[in-house]
Amino acid sequence: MTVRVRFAPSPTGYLHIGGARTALYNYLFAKATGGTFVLRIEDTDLERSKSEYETLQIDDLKWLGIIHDEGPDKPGKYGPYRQSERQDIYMKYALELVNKDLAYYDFCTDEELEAMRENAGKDGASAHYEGKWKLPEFKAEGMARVAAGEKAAIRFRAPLKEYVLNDRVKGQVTYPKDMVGDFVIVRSNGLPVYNYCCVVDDMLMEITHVIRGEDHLNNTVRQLMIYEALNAKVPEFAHVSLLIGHDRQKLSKRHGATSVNLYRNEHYLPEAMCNYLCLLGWSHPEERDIFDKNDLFKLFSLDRFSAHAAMYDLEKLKWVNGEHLKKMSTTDLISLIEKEPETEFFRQQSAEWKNACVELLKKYASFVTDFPKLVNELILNENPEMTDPLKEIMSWETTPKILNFISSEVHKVQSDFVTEAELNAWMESVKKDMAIKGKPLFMGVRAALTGHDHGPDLKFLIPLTPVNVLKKRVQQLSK
RNA sequence: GCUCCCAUCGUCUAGCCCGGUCUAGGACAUCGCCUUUUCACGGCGGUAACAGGGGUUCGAAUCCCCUUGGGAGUACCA
Repeated sequence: MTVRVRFAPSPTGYLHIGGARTALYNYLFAKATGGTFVLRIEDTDLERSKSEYETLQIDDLKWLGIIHDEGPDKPGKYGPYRQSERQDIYMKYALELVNKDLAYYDFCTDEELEAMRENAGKDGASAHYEGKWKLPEFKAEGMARVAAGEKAAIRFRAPLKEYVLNDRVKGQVTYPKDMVGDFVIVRSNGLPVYNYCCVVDDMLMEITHVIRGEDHLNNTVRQLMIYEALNAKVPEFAHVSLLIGHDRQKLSKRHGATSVNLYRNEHYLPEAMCNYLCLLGWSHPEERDIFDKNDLFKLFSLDRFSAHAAMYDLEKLKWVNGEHLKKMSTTDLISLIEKEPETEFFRQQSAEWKNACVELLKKYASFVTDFPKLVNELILNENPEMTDPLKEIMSWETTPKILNFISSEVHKVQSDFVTEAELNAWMESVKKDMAIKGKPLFMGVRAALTGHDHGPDLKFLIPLTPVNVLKKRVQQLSK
């Protein structure tokens, strides 16, 4: 059996972190099994669905490297891939269900339904739909009224029996026999409803494994009923636990950055994003934390999901991003940095300079965007801020002497950059001529040259710093 | 309310299915130490968890039940 999986987003907003994670799991499972990954757009909610969101979501998936084999933009033999374009199909099967008396027309108004709901539970009244159209004696009337052109919803007759699901994540799930009542599968406006479309599509698209969020676990009983009524093979299900925020509530907009495009705009590495997302609720068989998709293609499986919700944690994502950054080749990293805004200076430098700079700074960077920041702060900053630790160093009696000496030396330099040898010579002079050593020596020189009390090794940092910047700094600090 | 699902360090998790090897392992964060003629970088180490209560068993993080807590669903949303 060839695996066919799908990701079925609603185009009602940007691609959400949680959606990206389920998409990723589906994609990885397809890749790991040599299967097919289908993208289906669930746009039956006409009011909320917008076609621009469809494009945006597909873009974000592409950015993450989650590539579908079939979808609205990649037609295959199972199309169309937008539910809004599958009207006729849904109606065909719905009518079949009505004809077999597995579903019936329902003419109840919203008010009537509302009244029923309010009454539910009182005096032993059922919590489920108990409208008269459920009754066999109204069947013929219903058919006739619809034939005459009247509008009606189609309601599915929920069998009164227990259903059991063997979920790949949750294990055996038992749905008691009266868990759900008759439910609408086609609205009176003619549009079919999610739980129904989903089954028709999964059946017709020959989906073998449904990997989706746990929020669908309770829905599944309805879908099981429809599979049965349609005489379709039930796929395997894997209900992945949800992502939660710091308050342990389902991850949503109020938790901050929950849309993929936000991370994309901040130039997070897509590989790192996938790595981190994969780790939330799934574990590597060798307990590794850092991996890429190629590793996953070999060993991703449905057996390593955790059953409980996972908290989305920016700290660890930051670390994962940093690790992927360090794994990249210097060349690749340089080209990414050059795409960042405010990197004119960086771009103008020699290849040797860029290499040395990236090698030095990547120890301090977690994100690509950190590089311009670090260059500005560590290399190009002409006006050191008088922080308390810096004041402290400046107050030592040795520091003004060092500053004075360094200042005059810097001003003698003719070239654009100081060499490591020149820097060493200055250090030697301070040490010998002024008899300053140890902490006062190093901190004094560091303060004089960088205006900072900490940072990368001076012998690497100073040769990367333009001499004219050095001149301005010593001038500032000498005031 | 009803129904379903879940419960290991602050966080992500391994272990659980197939009880003993678990004085519960790893990672992030945090703290400390070492190194560096300095601070960072790096290296090393520490703190920190089986929700509670009952069973079953010679033995339970692992199996069963209850309680508590959390989450989800209960629509002519998806």
